[in-house]
Amino acid sequence: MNGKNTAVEKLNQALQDAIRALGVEDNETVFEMPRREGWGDRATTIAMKLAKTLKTKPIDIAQKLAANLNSEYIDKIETVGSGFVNVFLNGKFYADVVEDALKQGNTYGSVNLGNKKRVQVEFVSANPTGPLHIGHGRGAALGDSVARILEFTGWDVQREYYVNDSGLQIETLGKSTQARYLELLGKESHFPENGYKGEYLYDIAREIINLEGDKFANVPESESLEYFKKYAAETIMAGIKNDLENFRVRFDKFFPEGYLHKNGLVKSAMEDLKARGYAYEQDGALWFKTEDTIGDDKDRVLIRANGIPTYFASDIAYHRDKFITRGFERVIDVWGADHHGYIARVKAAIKAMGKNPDDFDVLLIQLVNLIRDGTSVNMSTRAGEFVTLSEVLDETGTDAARFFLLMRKSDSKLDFDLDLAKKQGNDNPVFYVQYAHARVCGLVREYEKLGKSSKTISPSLFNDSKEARELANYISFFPDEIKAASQTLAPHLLTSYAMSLAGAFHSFYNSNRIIDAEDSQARVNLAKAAGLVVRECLDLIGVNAPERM
RNA sequence: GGCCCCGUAGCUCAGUGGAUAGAGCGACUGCCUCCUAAGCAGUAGGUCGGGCGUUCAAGUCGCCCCGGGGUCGCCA
Repeated sequence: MNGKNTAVEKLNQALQDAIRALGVEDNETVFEMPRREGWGDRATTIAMKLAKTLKTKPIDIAQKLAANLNSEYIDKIETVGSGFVNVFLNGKFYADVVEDALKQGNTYGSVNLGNKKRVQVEFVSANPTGPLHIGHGRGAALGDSVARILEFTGWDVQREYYVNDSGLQIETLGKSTQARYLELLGKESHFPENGYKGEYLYDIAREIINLEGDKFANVPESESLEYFKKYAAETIMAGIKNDLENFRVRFDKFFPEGYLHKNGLVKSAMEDLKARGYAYEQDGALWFKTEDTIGDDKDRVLIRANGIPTYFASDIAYHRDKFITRGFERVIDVWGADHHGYIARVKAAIKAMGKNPDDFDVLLIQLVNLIRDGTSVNMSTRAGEFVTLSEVLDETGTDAARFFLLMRKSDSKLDFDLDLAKKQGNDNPVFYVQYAHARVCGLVREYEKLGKSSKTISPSLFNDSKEARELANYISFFPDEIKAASQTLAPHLLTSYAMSLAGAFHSFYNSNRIIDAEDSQARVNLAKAAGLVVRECLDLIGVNAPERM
């Protein structure tokens, strides 16, 4: 996408050339960031990794590698320990890094990994039986951010929400709403055993009374049930869409489960499985045959004895539609971790339909534990007691909520400290990062008032200021961070990187004069590049980068 | 019982086989005559749950054990 001509790319190229000179094929290895001061600006452990294949002592390989490594950017190379190669770079490298970043602007860091291949990310997909809670928010933040990262790294991304608009739960929703309606009118009501107890159904029932009066109180319940189902589901879905918009999460498509049934897609998916020998009838039901596929340990029912398809059957039809009808080359689903046992089943089904299960990724999200005043807020969806996403957004704002929900890897539990998220101080990581951006904008505003605009970046800055060098080094590793985040589908790498980068900027800011320094051009340009990368990083996790705070 | 996740500083967690294990919060000490102190600098705090193994190298990989959570439906 960007060609091989940035300073970082040239340096990595020099490393790969040096490795090839040892007689080893390599187009992958790149330099790493050393963990400690004194170990240089870049390091590689490749000598130790090659020891076995080359049948040579690591330190000898390291020395040969060092001798082969040629670049205008290298000041000095040290081979230490059992075979580490530490590279010390000159100021020109960092001057070029800053120049590259400024030149590339908001495409800096966008490596092409996807080759415009079509990938679908399906996320949230909450049933329209109640408002989104904070757990859905985590799925929304994750799916949206993964989609943004994939787009940034060259994939053609489609974002989809699967709407479970048919089946038992909508039946229960309709009955629950109907019961609340009758209850509010003082009539006899039958609240279903596993009904939805949330307060929101009273609100919806009240709306229905305002719109339709008591006209459903005098007809048989079975006759009006359809209306309650439809009204409640549509109202709740509208609320969900509204929440998602406030959360800055966009979907390309809302895919209704009902579409699969209406168009006979479940039926044809079942026929296809039968034809391929992956489905059989027994005890009056249709079963999925798991043997010969992967992962799952037993056969599963597709069509119940009563003729109603299971959720699994719909899901097979749905994923068949994704992979075959719509032709996505890769599909990523975001699920709650409680569905983990379901992965093997769906993978098996994907294999059974003739597609490669490796093209299907599931990102599991663990629970969110809301913390207030140092203790966790109890939630129970069944009892209808949960903290909704919109309540959290009202309290913390979208930026803080998104940032907090992406601070941990999705597969582990997350403590969300509401008090911390609301704080406007350096202890709140969101503000810390955003403030770095606002500071850069402030500097640039001041600098432009002085009417200076030279693009010169003097390399000596990076020798004179340790903080400038460190900040530029973080900037230089941004493309690697992006690559890692894209390959592992892990936005939390970017929240963590953003905090480090912001930290490096604040240190630089506090220990260096910038706009009134002698080499102010170089300093302002470095600050600009840092601000640019902060903004890109925040954008990829869906958080705003304010120009003033 | 099978499968999955987790166990790292007082708390919450980073750490895709590499060097002397890091960050944030909390605690303590300094820093605004100066581009935004919503900031910076520093101090203290660790048998990486335990054991055995693989490896030149293990917080990271394998096996066993301990502790916490999840999941094992003709529910979704």
